[in-house]
Amino acid sequence: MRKQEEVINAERAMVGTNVAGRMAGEDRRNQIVHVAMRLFSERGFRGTTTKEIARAAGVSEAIIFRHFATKEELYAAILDTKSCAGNMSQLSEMFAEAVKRGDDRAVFESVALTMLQHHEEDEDFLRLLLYSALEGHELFQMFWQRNVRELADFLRSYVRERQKAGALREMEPRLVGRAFTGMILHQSLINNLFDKSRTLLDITNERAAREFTKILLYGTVSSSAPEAEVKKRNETATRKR
Amino acid sequence: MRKQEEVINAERAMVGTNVAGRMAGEDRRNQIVHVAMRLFSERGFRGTTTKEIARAAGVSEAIIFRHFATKEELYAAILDTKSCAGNMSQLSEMFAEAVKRGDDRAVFESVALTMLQHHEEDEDFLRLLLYSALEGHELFQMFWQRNVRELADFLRSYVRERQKAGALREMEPRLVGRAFTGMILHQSLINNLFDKSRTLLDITNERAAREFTKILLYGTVSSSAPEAEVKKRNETATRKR
DNA sequence: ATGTGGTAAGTAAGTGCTTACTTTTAATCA
DNA sequence: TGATTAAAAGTAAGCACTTACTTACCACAT
Repeated sequence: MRKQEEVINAERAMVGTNVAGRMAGEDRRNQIVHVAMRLFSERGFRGTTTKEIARAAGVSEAIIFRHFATKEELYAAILDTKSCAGNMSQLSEMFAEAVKRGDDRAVFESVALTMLQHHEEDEDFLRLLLYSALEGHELFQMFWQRNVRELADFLRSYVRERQKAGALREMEPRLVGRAFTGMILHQSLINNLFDKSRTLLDITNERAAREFTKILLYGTVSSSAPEAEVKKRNETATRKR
Repeated sequence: MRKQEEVINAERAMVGTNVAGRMAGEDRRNQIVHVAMRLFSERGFRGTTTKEIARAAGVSEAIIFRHFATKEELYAAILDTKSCAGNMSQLSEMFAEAVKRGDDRAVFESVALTMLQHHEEDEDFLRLLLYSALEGHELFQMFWQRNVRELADFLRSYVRERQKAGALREMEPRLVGRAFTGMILHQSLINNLFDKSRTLLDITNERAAREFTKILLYGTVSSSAPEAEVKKRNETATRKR
């Protein structure tokens, strides 16, 4: 009975998004949130009208206010949808093996690639983040917390751990993480916002991840650590003398 | 006559911003642009109303439309004011000595510090840049061109030059510059936008510039180059063996 | 008296949000 | 099974207010 209902609703939802028939409440609600997400990311909160959202969702404006008391509430509802998909809390699990091995290159490269791909696949994400920051929405705090802060914390603790093990140079771990995040974010901004048209002519995510990791690792690997990269470098240097 | 006029106008401008007396046309125009710049940076183009600008400038809304045909035109007028102050075209001159010496550390550190300070002093700059990018204003193209692209070009050509001299590792110069710009931009974004409240508890611009430069240089210095840092690193490594 | 800097009071076209009303759906019960 | 019914999904039209932009008129220094 319960299951039947859900199946029917799901079917209706699939039809509804195209044909704009009548939908079960929750499906319609979901659809509205998704439409709103797209529009808010394109034009910001202030720049998007409830009328536009309604038209894009294929319903009258009034039903938006049946599902959400205010425009703000609709905006806030985005977070529940978005934070699940974009959540980085599984980070430490995703890269657990690399972390365990202490394979710095693999760790940083995976992190970079994951972020770059995430920013590329979810076109709305960066725009929503920036708009909410600029418009001073409380939403931003949670966006930042759940998607950036966690990454920063992960990187910081990882760097600190590896420093203790003598593998990384003694530098402020926060700044190391911030530098790396900065490289990645900047690359994403250029590809997905600032210079969108020439994305394909540019550097692939894989290459960017590799090169950024190289810069960071060359820049932070402890000279006393038995890392392959350091060994190689030292050998070269010694030979040159 | 010409000079007298300008002095009088300047006086009027200073009074006018406070007392809202009658101003010479050009002064009023300037004042409006400055007020608009602040408001546009705070709330974006769409989020700022001409009424607000008028009230903040201490005049009626109509006189804004006497000076500027449309709101867009007022927005565009910001560029003339802004691009002069924020222009980075003098970059190569500013750091000419360091460039000539081939003092990579000094070059990158100066660039970083200059950018960080610029972003801190000119609070409107980053916000205007991001808003114009998100809102898809043509303005953004010029903003980007004059303030970021030039820096990127400078860094790229500098890196390429130094690579030819054998001082820097063989890496895509574009990516090296992008990585560095990314670190700096990210730091500025955190300090001036994302986490504004705790700016003072954070890292100073000087320190950030130093550390970022360290990461980049360690990460890009050619192992065959007779750089002080490399020497030091190699000595340490050799000793450890 | 004339051009310039200025205003008060508009305009039509939105803005978020509400009201008063109609249709569809799904459970209930004769 | 099929009619009944209450809730939920939907709409058209309009609310008070705001938007960018205009018009018609004024004060005053030269």
